[in-house]
Amino acid sequence: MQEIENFLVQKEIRPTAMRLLIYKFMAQKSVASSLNELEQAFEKSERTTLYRTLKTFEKKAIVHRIDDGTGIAKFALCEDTCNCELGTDLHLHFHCTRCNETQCLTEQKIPHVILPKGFKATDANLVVKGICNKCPSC
Amino acid sequence: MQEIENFLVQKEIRPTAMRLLIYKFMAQKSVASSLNELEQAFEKSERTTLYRTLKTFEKKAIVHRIDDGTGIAKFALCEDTCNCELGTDLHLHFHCTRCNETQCLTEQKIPHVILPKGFKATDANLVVKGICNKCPSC
DNA sequence: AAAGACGTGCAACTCTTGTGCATTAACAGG
DNA sequence: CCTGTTAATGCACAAGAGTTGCACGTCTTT
Repeated sequence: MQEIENFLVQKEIRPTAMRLLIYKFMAQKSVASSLNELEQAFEKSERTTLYRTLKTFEKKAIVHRIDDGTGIAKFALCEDTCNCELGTDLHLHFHCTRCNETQCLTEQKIPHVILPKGFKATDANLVVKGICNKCPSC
Repeated sequence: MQEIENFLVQKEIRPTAMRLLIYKFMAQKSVASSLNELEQAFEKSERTTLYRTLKTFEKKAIVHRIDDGTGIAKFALCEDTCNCELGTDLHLHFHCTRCNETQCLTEQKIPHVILPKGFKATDANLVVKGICNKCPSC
């Protein structure tokens, strides 16, 4: 917990109780969290607080927003060295259609695609859907 | 117009006036359309009708829904031979952050990615963001 | 301790998407 | 051409996620 506090301070984020708890919660999960999940996990807190906390985390680049195609935004912690840059940091996201969880596959970077003349890429998002390694695929 | 009617009938879709117009409208556009755009283009018609028409088209596999990360669903006509299958039909979508248009790059198929053991892919979505060929990139 | 900046909780609102139901239009059979 | 069945349309309404304004509380700085 002390570590998290130090980390937040280092990132210029005030280490309030809520923020510590939210960060800890996300760090312990291996899959991305939606606003709704956090709301359930912290029933005593307000949706708005969670919402703004995530926004702050996102701005300070310690979490990234994931659009997995479900229409519900998910959030996951960034890796230490992440700058969310195309070609280096941007990894693919896997959405399991069985357990409905979304996770980062940080090892799998988004492959380089050759765009037609005149197109210039600055960002990319690759979501693969299917069955994850925790769900029986039979 | 007669061609469109034949096409719809062949796909088991009743060729009502609205459907013909909507199909024609989408065929003339090179970029994907949102529900909102269609609403503006057909002010005399109802949102619900457009919504349900798109849903019908989607079910009959003559349009596909595009999630470009803006949170607003876009729709574009499928190619004749399209089955929306991974590895053959699924192409990438390009979202221009300048003109805010989304288009299909049907030539650019989604590259094959090697997933970790235990993962099984059935679908994928790749959205590249940047500046399109119609916007000045300077 | 006071002042200012920042975080939190509450309420209300927007925008997109979706549903129920009555009405209207399209198609098939006589 | 008329009629009955089926499907499409129009209207009202609702659900859900995301967002903002405002008041209040807490923390930091001096």
